Amino acid sequence: MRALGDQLGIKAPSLYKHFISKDALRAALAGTALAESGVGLHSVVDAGGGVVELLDAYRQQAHANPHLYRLATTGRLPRADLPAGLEEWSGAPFFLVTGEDPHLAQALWSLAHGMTILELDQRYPSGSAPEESWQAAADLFTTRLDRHSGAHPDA
Amino acid sequence: MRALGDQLGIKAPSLYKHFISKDALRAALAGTALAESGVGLHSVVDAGGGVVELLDAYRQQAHANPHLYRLATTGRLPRADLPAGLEEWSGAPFFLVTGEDPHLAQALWSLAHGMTILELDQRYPSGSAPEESWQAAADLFTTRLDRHSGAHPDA
DNA sequence: GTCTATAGTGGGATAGAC
DNA sequence: GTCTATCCCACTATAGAC
Repeated sequence: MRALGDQLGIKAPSLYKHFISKDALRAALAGTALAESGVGLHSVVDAGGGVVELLDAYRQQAHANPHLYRLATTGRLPRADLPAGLEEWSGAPFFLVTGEDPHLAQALWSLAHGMTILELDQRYPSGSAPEESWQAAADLFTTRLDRHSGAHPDA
Repeated sequence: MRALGDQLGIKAPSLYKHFISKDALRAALAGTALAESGVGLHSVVDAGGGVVELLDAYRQQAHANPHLYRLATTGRLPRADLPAGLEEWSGAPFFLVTGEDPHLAQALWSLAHGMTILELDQRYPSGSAPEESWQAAADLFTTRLDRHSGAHPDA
């Protein structure tokens, strides 16, 4: 709270005139993070983007605001304090890009989060090239989706 | 430290006769967690297990000790305080099960961690069935690996 | 809506006796 | 290797003036 107050140019106790508690402030930040992320990811899908473009946008968003990303994705989500439907809407791009397969969508979202958080936490070996792992991840889904739509890239 | 002391039947200050700091204790726990996880996952691969069996074992280990899993996988890894080679060895099963493809291995590991941590944090919608998402995740890799080895399950 | 002052709590860590 | 006693610091949160 003190660090945040410093950044805003006010003292920590003044924050309690705007939010009743630290948890309430966290919930509000998580809500805006979810909304902003949803806007960005939906725009990618609306523009005709596929798995590759969605993963790239997701990764870039997280790296642009790593602390906010952690805040919005770590620990239990304060669903009671979030606008109705926001959580589902913000995740819908993963559903849309996987041919509306809910389980494939959850797998894709989980893969995106797993790679993102491991990258932010510097868990990948120092010599490894994350870009190629992201590419390998995307290939798994594009290949799967191509096959289901009738095309066989390896034929 | 006080809670841990209670569980061990000793007082918190006594812990400092065994570890010089809380961080050192955390590093030691992370090391044993990595070692135990590695033993379990290597045994799966040694027994001829594939992607499905590896993911299942990974998930079960995490759910058996969720706090220890978080400790070992969240935040930066204290590599300087870990036995040499332990980190690589504990992750080798993912490499072995993906046909020794390093990027595919990182993608598989990331997917396993992403699904695990999201499940532990109860981030999946309440109505969803995680089992089916784990199955969808495994299918992505088994299909990919089958194709590379020449077999075409959909032919 | 900002401030100062402060309450209250919890947690990491040390000193030193036994 | 355990204990008691204690220090010190950081942090959330409240009270009340302006």
